[in-house]
Amino acid sequence: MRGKQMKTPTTAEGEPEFVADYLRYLLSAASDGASAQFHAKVRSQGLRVPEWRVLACLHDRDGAMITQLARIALVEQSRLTRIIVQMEDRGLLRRHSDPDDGRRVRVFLTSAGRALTNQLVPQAQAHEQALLEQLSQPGGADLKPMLRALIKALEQETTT
Amino acid sequence: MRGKQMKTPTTAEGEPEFVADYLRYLLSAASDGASAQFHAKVRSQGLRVPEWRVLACLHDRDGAMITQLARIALVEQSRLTRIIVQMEDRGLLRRHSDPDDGRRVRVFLTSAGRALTNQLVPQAQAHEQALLEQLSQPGGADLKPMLRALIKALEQETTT
DNA sequence: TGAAAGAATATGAAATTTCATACACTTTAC
DNA sequence: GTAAAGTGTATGAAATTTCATATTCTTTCA
Repeated sequence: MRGKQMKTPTTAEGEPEFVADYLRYLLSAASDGASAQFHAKVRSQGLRVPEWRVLACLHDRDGAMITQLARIALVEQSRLTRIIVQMEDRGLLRRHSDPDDGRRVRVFLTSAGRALTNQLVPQAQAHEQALLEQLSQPGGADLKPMLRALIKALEQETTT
Repeated sequence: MRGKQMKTPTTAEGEPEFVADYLRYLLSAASDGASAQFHAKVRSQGLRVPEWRVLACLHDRDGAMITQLARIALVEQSRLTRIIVQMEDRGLLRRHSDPDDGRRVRVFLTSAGRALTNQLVPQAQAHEQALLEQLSQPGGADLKPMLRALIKALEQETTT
């Protein structure tokens, strides 16, 4: 009963450790860790993280409405509204109310916004590439499909 | 040249979509999605998310110092200090300065705090179990090892 | 048609977060 | 032993975020 025993580390009180192997912790830690470097680069270009996310969303869907952007960028709506206003003031994007539905506000990149976006997206892709290469050792190639599966399962759960 | 073509969806302008398959986006979305339900439960018990994280960390390491807690709970130090003060005011934990090193502040659960923690941790574990079962279909069993590998790679990168 | 219900966005006010830096204690290196 | 450098925590002040709700349109449906 004295050999190496690397299973289920325990706390000082002898209870099993919880956090270190908890799925949500792993997800948060991986997400934060994977973002740290790139987010630093984003900030160094004068953007906050949610602003970068908005640009990335608009890269894919210029003219998206506030609510869509909030959902995709994982930002609460009223917060996003204020972020969008700030970005409009800085000349990165413009708001137009949707001619077909006056409640909706559609957001479009300006040319300055598009220029910045076109500069950042390739940086993001390069960074992603670097991350993926670090993961290529084990079965890291499956990480993305697995995350997609989790996200999908969670979406359906909500709907169901 | 007309068949189904599900590869690389493109934006209205014909550029390839970026966000939907971007690793950091998948990580954030998975993390947020996986947390939504449980975080609602946490809030319904009168705690904010970082407060729950602190309790979970203390479950594993009662007496941890502020800096350790900040790192594990993924919260910035000055913010955590204020959160800890609030939790102390609510009687969930106590601060004691470390007798061996007067700079350090060690944080301990009170019995009330421990009671709440002992109530939440099993809920978290049950929730995790439910998540993992949803994932058991594909190779979901590998998700956690893969995240651990990513986190480890990122930590070493910083050190190197 | 027109009232009620529903959606999308905006906003006030309180609370929290951030950033830089102060403060207190410890370690290092002369 | 002591000045300098380093660590760990706290805090002021500005900025941001949150929460509830107002506002403005649109859809439903009696």
